[in-house]
Amino acid sequence: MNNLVVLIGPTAVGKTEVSLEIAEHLGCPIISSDSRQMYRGMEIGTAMPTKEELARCKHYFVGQLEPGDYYSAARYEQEVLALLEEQFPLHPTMLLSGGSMLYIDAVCKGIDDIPTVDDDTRELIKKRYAEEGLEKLSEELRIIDPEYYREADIKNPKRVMHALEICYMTGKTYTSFRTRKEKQRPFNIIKIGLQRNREELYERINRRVDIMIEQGLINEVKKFYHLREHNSLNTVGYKEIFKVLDGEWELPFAIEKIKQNTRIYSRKQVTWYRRDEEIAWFHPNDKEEILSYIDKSIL
RNA sequence: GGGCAAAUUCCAGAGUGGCCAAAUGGGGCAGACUGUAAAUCUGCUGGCUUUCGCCUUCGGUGGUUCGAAUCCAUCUUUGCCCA
Repeated sequence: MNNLVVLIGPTAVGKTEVSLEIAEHLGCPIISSDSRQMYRGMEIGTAMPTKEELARCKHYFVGQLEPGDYYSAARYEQEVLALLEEQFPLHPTMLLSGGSMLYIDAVCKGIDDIPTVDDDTRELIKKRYAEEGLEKLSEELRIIDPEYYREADIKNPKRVMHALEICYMTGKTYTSFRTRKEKQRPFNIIKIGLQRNREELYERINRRVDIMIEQGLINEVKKFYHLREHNSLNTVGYKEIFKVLDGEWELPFAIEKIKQNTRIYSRKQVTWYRRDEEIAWFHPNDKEEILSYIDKSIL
């Protein structure tokens, strides 16, 4: 049987190094599962693997998108599944590694087949949100799709807008597309979680941010200044430096904010992990244990 | 040495006699999450308690008052001004 080893863990925990060790041990490529490392040119700010690290084994989904490209978890699911199908004959055990949990869940559990919203609908809803406000939109959702309204996060503009987009575009309720059923995969999934105690993780985060600045994060961010409205640049490390470039923040303050927002991000990742019972947890230094756990879990 | 101003819950900062465990913001903590997710959103944030409620808190002490973070006296500290 084929296996997919899934390596997860909060940002800065040390996934890259462990992922390389595992890939080398298994002799397989690495499928990255990081929603921001997918974009070209964001090497420093997203702590993308270095040239040397990338040379150690083949990486997929790293630096292949332009910041303005549309992407989604559903697309990721399809592309990864296609890649796995292609790779399994050569590598019966593959490795997926990253911190973007929605993407990982899309691969491991599937995501409903909901149509991609066209630009016109998106613009229309966006405009209505700006002009009429969230209340109006959620009230409309209550009438069009009462079932979703009941369980939806009605205070979250993104959720309300997307549901309406789907209703408008398809003429059907958003609910009708949401089965939320977990898909079965034709391969064995082995989830490895990397964790450090909070103090240790925070120290690494803080240090990593300082290093990013030394490496020239500010110049990297400058390259993207004209693309700042894209979601791909609504990213920790970039949004704060944009404020510096705008003259709104002093650099030292922005650096502190980057550290703080990274810490918050790491915690949100951990929140997501907590409900996933399938994860086997290890300290990143325990490489031997990780590898032997993988070996004995492979089917 | 004299004068003035200020001391509030983790921080900043409202509150000027009861509606105050105390606005708001920040920070912290917890959570949600199916279409750009490093995004977006939510809740909690003195202690005990399931709720009711009880207890301790607004620099210290002592008063006034049925009742004080709020008024008075005094002490301490800080800032500013005059020497």
